[in-house]
Amino acid sequence: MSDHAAEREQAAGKKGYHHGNLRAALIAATRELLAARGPQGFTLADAARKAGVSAAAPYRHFADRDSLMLSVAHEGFALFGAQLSEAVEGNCDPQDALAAMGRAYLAFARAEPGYYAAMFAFRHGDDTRPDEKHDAAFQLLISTIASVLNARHLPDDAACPLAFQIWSLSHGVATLDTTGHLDDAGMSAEDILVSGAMALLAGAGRTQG
Amino acid sequence: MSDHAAEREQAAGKKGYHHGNLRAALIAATRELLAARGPQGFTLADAARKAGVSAAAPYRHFADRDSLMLSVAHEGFALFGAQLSEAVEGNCDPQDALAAMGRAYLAFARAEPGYYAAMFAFRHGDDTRPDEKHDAAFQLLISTIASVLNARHLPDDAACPLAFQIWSLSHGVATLDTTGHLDDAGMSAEDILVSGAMALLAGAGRTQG
DNA sequence: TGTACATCAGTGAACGCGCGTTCACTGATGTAC
DNA sequence: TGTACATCAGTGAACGCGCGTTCACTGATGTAC
Repeated sequence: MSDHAAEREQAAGKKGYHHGNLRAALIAATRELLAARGPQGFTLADAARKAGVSAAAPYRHFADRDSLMLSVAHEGFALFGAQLSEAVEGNCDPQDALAAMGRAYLAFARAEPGYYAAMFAFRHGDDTRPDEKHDAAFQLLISTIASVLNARHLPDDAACPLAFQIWSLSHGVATLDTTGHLDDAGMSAEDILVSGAMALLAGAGRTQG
Repeated sequence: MSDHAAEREQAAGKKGYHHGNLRAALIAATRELLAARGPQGFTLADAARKAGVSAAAPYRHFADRDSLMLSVAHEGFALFGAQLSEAVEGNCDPQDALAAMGRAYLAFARAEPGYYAAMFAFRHGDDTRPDEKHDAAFQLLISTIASVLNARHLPDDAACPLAFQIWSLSHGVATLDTTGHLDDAGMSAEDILVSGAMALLAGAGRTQG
């Protein structure tokens, strides 16, 4: 089936013998399952069922279960990086850019819990991990922090350690938020993250642990 | 079998028809499985196998799979709270106490990944969750932060929001650390956590997100 | 101290189930003539 | 424009497996007499 035909069928809501866009449908289904049940709770058979297809069909597009999950992680990192970049680009002031990045981080984790789960389902350094995309997002964080430090006429040596601190805070806020643990905080997860990131920036170099 | 007999058998390494301490053995096995495979990857049958017992034996001690996992979470929170308390108690200076608490948090997550996974395997507010123990640990964090603020002659209104920030940072550091994501940070996870917590304290009230 | 008995923590076989994966197949599609 | 054919994305049946849970049972243990 040509792309054209697939598009036409999709637009018309038709469903033939050929699915037309099964790869994408399986990834979408997997995202839902990962969001609902976590990395170990996801099932190839379930994903196929959600996509309205037999249990054997996924093997036309993915080598096995893990391969599907890895593809979800890859796609997740790509979208994640794009959204962080977009958030940063809209701001001239580097501090605003960093705040926007924090909000984008949290928004992604909330809107795409399936992608987010897949992205962290692999140990760092695994052969199978989508490291480049992950590193790109992290480099963007470092450079944004460096911009803030430069704007304040501070040396940007601290950018890397700060990046790990702000990332840790972001990841902690995102995971606690999606499991309901911040419900009684009295302030929004966004505020916890953004004001925390600003405090980390302000406190950098001044205190010693 | 009396406790006495159980102890004797355990000490002698004997294994009779009766296990003697199966409940504890199952919880230990579950901790290992949770650490290795995550909340959804754990299997009752596997836990029984690890404990050297038939697949039906666990039902003498736990109603079902979930009940066993919940017991692990309960025990985890108890040990966690005890270790945090112990860390705090050894310090007169409230700032030292907070730093020690941070290190104890990380040490627990590292030494007891199974307990830690079980503790966060339930959504906050679930009927089944071990909330009291969790709340006790969190109250200890709040009061320790309040002590630091008082010692600095600052109002302790900020203690609660700060507690959520420091907890988020701690949870983020702990989970990123155990998945290898902080391996290239150039500083230890302890330093990321403790210096970050100090920066959050220092920056509190001064910055607005 | 010895014996009969109640208790109950374990066994092992069985159940129904859903999983991941394979296989030969089928039928919709695109294309060469 | 029409037809024959190659392609390949899907089917559905089958496999071996391990799971959670139940059940009637058994045998080690503690205790009452």
